Amino acid sequence: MDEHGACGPHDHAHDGPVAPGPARTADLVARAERLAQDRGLQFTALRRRTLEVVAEEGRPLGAYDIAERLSAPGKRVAAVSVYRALDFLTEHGLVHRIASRNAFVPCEHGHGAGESAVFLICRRCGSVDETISTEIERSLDRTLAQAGFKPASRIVEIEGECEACQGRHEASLPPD
Amino acid sequence: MDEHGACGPHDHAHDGPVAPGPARTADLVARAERLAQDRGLQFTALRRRTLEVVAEEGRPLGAYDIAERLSAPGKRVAAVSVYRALDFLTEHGLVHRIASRNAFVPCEHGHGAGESAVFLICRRCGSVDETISTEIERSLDRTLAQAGFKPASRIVEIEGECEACQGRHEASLPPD
DNA sequence: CCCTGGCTGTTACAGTGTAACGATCTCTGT
DNA sequence: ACAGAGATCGTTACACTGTAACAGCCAGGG
Repeated sequence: MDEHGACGPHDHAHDGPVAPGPARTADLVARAERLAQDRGLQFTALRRRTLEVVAEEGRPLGAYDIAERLSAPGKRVAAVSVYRALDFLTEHGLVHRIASRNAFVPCEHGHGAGESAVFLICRRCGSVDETISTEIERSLDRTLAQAGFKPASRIVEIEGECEACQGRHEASLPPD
Repeated sequence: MDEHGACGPHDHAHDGPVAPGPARTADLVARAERLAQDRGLQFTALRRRTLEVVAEEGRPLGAYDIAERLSAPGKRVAAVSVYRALDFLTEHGLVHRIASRNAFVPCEHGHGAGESAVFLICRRCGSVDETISTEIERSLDRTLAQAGFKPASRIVEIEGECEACQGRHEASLPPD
């Protein structure tokens, strides 16, 4: 593996449920271009456009949704092409796959694909917040070591209600 | 399937990568019957047979695989029926769904459906080990509380190599 | 007896993902 | 510039996953 020096000074914190969108998009694309440069990869137009679509959305997008957004009248993009682009992007830590939703979100942090992220998925508004917790990582590592299990990839997805939706919820409904 | 004799006594809470099979099956069915008695639920023949098939396998099974195993020449069981049975079984904590595989495994512990389990999925042999770690749960809870996120269900799935397969592997390949 | 509610069977369909093949493009070495 | 190797992309076809809708069946209660 190689360097991911681009990662900001996060400790485990997070900047909010979902990033601003357009700003984050440019950021991600820039990261992708640097990464392609460094590793001699091809950051093609399709891959860039796929990344842009995912980054703009701020909500998990299915491969077919992405294909639809990439298609124009007369220029159809097939889902299979999107899958290949997504394979590339996930492999290099630019997007994440949300297994419980069969959908994809932009990577909010600079960590690599093998790193452990925690996804908080809101049932109400559908937003996904990606956080990193060294504490969780360490307890996970400890459990894995105890079981003699050698991890390759980790999936931690929590479904529930985000903070904002709880507020909206309480105002209009009686407490449980 | 063969026995995992290589898996000696562990100090933490799991009995081995996968349970013996037939023994665990009877155990699970008994638990289901007690549970149905207590809560006034119908543990029907289809549900019982579905649970048995999943429990026997010791490996995650897709809904269509289960349907195939339940079918006999002249008596086909449709996948949709299996899905309904699986809904019942997961809802009452008798089986778990492995999101990253779209497949189902028997619940190895007596915990409820809302509890947090960690699944160790071996890429090589396909076995799934279910473990519980209060340490992981607590660090997860802490992170969730910090984010103001109210969890409803948790998915923790680690893909990699189980202990037994690492042993088999090292013998034939050079170390990293 | 009828009615209600839950379970199952059946069909149909929407959504997710991959295999295979050929065309196109890029990057090399000559 | 040219040819060859390898990656990318378009296209078709197909397998797998999951749900909606409706009809038949079976048990329990008025």
